[in-house]
Amino acid sequence: MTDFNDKQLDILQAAEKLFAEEGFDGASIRNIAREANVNIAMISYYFGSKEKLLEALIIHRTSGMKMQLENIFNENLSPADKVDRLIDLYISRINKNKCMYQIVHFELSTKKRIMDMKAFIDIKLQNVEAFKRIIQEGQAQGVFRKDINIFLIPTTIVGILVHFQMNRMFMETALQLESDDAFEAYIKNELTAHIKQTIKALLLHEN
Amino acid sequence: MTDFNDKQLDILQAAEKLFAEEGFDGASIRNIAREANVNIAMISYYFGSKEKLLEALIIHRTSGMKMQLENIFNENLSPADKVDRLIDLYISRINKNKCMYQIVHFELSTKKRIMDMKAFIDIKLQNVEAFKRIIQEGQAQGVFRKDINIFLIPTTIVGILVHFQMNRMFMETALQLESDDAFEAYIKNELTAHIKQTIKALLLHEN
DNA sequence: ATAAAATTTAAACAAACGTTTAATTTAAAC
DNA sequence: GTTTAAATTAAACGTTTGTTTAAATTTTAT
Repeated sequence: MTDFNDKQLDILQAAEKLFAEEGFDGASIRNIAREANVNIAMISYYFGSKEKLLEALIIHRTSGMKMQLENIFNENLSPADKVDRLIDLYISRINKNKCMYQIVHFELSTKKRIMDMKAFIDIKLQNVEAFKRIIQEGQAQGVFRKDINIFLIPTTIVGILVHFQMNRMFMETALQLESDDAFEAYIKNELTAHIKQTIKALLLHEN
Repeated sequence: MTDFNDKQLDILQAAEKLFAEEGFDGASIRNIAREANVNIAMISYYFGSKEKLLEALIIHRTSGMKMQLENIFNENLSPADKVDRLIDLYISRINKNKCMYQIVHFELSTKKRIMDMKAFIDIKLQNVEAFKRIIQEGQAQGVFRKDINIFLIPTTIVGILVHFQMNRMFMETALQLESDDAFEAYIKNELTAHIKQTIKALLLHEN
């Protein structure tokens, strides 16, 4: 959307890193400026304030999601395959932007609503809507159960993935994942398979 | 464990509230002291530092979990019923201590490991172990599938619940839950039912 | 080449931070 | 009742915070 120059992109990248590592309050403008190799005042100059910097970061990172959702829905696939594709999209998006998701999920949880999260909430509503359409499609075809809470399906997918990433230290210890690659690989293989298996079991299971 | 006097309990309660509302960095010693109606210096006097205050809070809130897990395992129930009981225990514990969980899940996610989370990691390992024993019991009896990732079952349960609570604002909007009671009721009814249904479907589903 | 606008800088700002100090009050012990 | 220890206080400590300023530099336009 809004295009940024190189220096602005440097600032956004540094902010993403430090916000995720130390939290919004924990990260200081001075550290962000040093990480981005710019003067302290440049952040106020370009973004206005620390809060507006976070806002710009989130909008920058969430743009484009809506289009990808539309693409999946319009593909010529069975509902079950569309669900698979949707799960893959979720995981790759969240994995790609894990820093930003970490920031947002924390900021959303605090009571002092430091910013207007409308852009992010819109994305989430679109996700729910995409799932609703696909699952109802499958229900109409008789391949999906009908006694399920569709709204909670995205919550389930994102909840498992985000919780796994948020507890990285514990997971690494318990699963003996001793490198970044091993951790990434576990998400890409075992965790993704588990999520797909879980959602499929829920949608297809018959008593 | 360690017993606290009334003033210390006031401080712990105020700290829990403000840490959860504003994050560890966002909450200030001065605000905590005002909330607890004590002098600023009393916090250093009793707990030593802000970090040690958080540490004391977590140990205070997690004590007793291990015993409850043992009780469930030793009850005379079917594996499926034990899983149900375990899910109920999870949800009630996390619901009861939602502030503390919110704090911990954020602190665990930051890279600057500000404190020794050993007490909390131990609890999590015990949870995993409890599930492993119960599910393997069910597998031995032939009532549970064997091609599942047992380690990820607690992750799934806690992930769904924590993610729901962390995104309270979004959930309230999307589900039109317009009061605290309505939100609590949704967790107690719909969300709990969804989690149980999901785990059961995963454990029992046959292709 | 010159004027105007945009960028970049070091320095300063007031405010808030966690913690400590030293003095005072309260409680306990003998 | 006196002494000793614990609890409590207001004030000050030195840092760090986000933001602003005003001057210097670079870029752009004419």
